[in-house]
Amino acid sequence: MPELPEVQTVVDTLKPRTLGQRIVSVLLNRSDVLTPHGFDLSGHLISRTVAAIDRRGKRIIFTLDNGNRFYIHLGMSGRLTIESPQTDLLKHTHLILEFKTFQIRFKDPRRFGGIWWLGSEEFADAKMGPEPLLIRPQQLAACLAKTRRPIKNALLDQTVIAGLGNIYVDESLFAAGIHPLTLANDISAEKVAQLTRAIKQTLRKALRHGGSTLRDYFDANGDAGKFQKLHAVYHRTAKKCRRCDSLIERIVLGGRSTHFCPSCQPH
DNA sequence: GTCCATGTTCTTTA
DNA sequence: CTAAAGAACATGGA
Repeated sequence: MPELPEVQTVVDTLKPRTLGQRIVSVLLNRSDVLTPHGFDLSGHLISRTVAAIDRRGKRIIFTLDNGNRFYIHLGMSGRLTIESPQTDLLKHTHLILEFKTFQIRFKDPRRFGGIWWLGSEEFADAKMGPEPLLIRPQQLAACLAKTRRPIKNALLDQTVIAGLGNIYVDESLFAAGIHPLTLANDISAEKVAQLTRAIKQTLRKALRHGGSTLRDYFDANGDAGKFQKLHAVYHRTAKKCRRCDSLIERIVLGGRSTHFCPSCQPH
């Protein structure tokens, strides 16, 4: 759901309103969405200004003027929006960051997302794979050579590459002409290079269209993405392939629905 | 009422 | 021991 293009779009739409602004008050409606549990979040946020907002994988990292950091993960159904203080509070609004003239609200019905306080320590991303938009083909090849899982499962693993989810793995594999069941360590160097290009092209195109809105995703201004209209395979089961006349197929891999064109992505 | 959607973590299996 | 597969989580919509 929110994957790299959606998370980046949220960051891009948050920044113009938020950077340099001072946090006036903090309301945490559910303490269990915060890690570490029981941490005095408002005590550390009030009167601080937001110095930077960045993305790493699917995480939205806030840096304060004193160097402290925290990040928000949108999980499956999380939304971060800029709201007027007068706007009615929606159900499942877990956190409100109040600024002088507006609020940032974090709403997440399914609560797979949350807020993680990092403090001043070096960002703990040791377990995260490289950024898809920066990854080099040899880097991806080295990682894939070490695992015998189907490529679909490997690309969903955030320690292999950080930021892809179910939509963009399916779309990238289609763009690269690779069947999702292909074993990761069976893919030639040439094909991995093609896959690297396909991932970058797919993500950049999705970014240009503000990400994909299936149901829950909206950017910080409340606007939906448009890339779902251009999906080649995701959620297009039994529809005609856009490149040939075959019908898109759906299988389940790693407990996730997986869509592909049997002709364009031969096994 | 049942089933399905999915990102991540935890548990079980091989 | 490690790698991989599977279950669990939570809620709303079909």
